[in-house]
Amino acid sequence: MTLRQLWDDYVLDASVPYLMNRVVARMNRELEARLKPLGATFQHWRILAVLARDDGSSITHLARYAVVPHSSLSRLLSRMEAEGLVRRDGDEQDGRSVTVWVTPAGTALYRRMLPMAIDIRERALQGVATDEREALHRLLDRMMDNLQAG
Amino acid sequence: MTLRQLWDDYVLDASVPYLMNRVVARMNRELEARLKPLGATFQHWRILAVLARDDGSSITHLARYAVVPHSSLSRLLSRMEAEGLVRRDGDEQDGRSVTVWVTPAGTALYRRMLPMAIDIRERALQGVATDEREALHRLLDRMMDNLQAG
DNA sequence: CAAGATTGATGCTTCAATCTTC
DNA sequence: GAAGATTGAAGCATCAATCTTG
Repeated sequence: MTLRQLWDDYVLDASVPYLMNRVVARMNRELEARLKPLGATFQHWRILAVLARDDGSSITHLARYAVVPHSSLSRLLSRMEAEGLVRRDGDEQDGRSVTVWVTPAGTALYRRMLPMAIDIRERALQGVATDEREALHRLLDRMMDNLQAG
Repeated sequence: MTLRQLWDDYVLDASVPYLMNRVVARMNRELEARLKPLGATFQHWRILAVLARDDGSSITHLARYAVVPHSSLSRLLSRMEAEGLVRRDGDEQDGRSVTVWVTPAGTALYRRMLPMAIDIRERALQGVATDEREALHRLLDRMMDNLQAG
């Protein structure tokens, strides 16, 4: 494929990564705005959402599933710990590992965030039928697999 | 819908926004890594990709389509201008507006970035048929419309 | 006064280096 | 020496305030 063909091939508006970036940025920005009155940020949401499922995660696990760079997590968790939302603890099996636990205040905050996140998701997917949503899930899973395989 | 039902409804792994965040973060991170040897960042890519289509954009236009917050743009463009990649100019019609133009060096850099971006897209969409890709385009467009309607 | 863009202060993120435990 | 996590220094982003033009 020549450069000229590459150029023609990459029509910005028709590029999946570009469109996904815009959709994601928009959803995140809206959620961020709604979280602000709660004194929370989008990062708080991501951490608490993962802990809601995997309480007692290690930092490495959190970094992976909360989509936060490993090296950003320490200070983010320090802030959240100071706010009383999470608690850090040493792992008894592995002294290198640190486990993160959600506090009652963290759970309470998560309960207030959850409807906001669902609302934005539903607004984005308005008019999209169940089978289309499922197809989208599967496609996104496939993309994730493809990327991780590389 | 009760809170308990909301809770059950929001299965993290099955949430479109969550999956899209992970896929997008992964693609962006990989592109960022490949751009680094060129001395460029993901932000450079976004700006140059929009200018490749809309040379002479205003700052407002760029902020919107390059998915960069308006207030971040001034200093980002100052850096890119210092690097000789873009050039800013006052709009003759509207004295408030500033137009941004890509330089030959900027275009040259874009030509080197483009195959990298396409490569990552193709890797993510490996094994995804043309009609599925088109369905995905349409769905993402719909989501964008839904979000903008709110 | 509204729209477009920039700037000052602050806070967060990031890279690389470091520390600890395995 | 490798894996898990933290920290110091530097760069970047963000909010609010500001400047300029319409």
